[in-house]
Amino acid sequence: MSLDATKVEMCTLNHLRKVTRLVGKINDAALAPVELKSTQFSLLVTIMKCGNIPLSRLAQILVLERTTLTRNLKPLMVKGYIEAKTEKDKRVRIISISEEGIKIIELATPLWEAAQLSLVGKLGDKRWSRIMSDASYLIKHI
Amino acid sequence: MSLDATKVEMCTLNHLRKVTRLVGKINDAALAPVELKSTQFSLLVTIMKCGNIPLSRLAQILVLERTTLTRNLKPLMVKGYIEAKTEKDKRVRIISISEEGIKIIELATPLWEAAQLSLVGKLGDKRWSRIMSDASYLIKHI
DNA sequence: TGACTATACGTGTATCTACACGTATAGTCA
DNA sequence: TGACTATACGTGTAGATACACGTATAGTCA
Repeated sequence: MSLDATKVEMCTLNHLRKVTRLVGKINDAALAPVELKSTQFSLLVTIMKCGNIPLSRLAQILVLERTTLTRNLKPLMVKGYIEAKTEKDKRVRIISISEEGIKIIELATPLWEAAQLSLVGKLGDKRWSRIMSDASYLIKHI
Repeated sequence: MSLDATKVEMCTLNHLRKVTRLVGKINDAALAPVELKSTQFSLLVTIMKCGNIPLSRLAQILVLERTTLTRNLKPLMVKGYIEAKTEKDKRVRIISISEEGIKIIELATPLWEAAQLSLVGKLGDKRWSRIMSDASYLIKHI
């Protein structure tokens, strides 16, 4: 078998990683004024949207390893943006947004929105929509 | 301004991250038999393709922070899959693949290829091509 | 030649990511 | 009720990622 580097260049994951790094960097820079990483911002918004949600369920929604989520929650917990409690089932950790969390989302949203709009503008509405729907398809069907 | 969680759900980066995590997990599993992460595999292939290449130039090609690349090279260096040297300009670190590196790529390529083909199969040729070209466009034009 | 600038790197620190493994609580059934 | 199983978590370990900062080498010019 030949070592066909050209073939590997078509690696889907490679492309995805490059794009994710690039866009991640842009969004991180946009959110720097409120001292949030892009991952933290989207995590906060998801938690707000979900209300009170068990940790495992949240990980499932985020297509994220549960153990990873536990770690990602930590800096948000330290800053007081989210809260955790348990109810009847002592195994389940219920996550929710705090007052501080809502405040920081209010501050961060316009910053995120500017970055998002700029990105969509550069890509063009059509291509951007296509990327989003293809990504959604992949998440659902793989 | 209203806290529109739905709007943030359309976050490009969120979608990209989810997809990348998902595909990354699949490729990592595929490459587990040769004890390589998907990132390491693609890094090795890129280094092989590039021949002798300065670290900074390699980072540029990979759309990767130089300091990140330094760290990503470490496990490959430890396993003896790559080599580093300096020439006239003592600042520049030239990276190249080793014999062992080529061997492991030979072992890993079919594993990667199976995962890649499976992914393309599930997505369909048309959608997959679109994803790849859109990703390439984004990398070039953003 | 000596000082200033530019270039190429590595390290400290922090976060993101996942797998292997272990613990605690809940449910089930003989 | 007691043992076995299933569920929900956290931690250890390792790698991926980036920014801030510091060091060493190369180039430039008065």
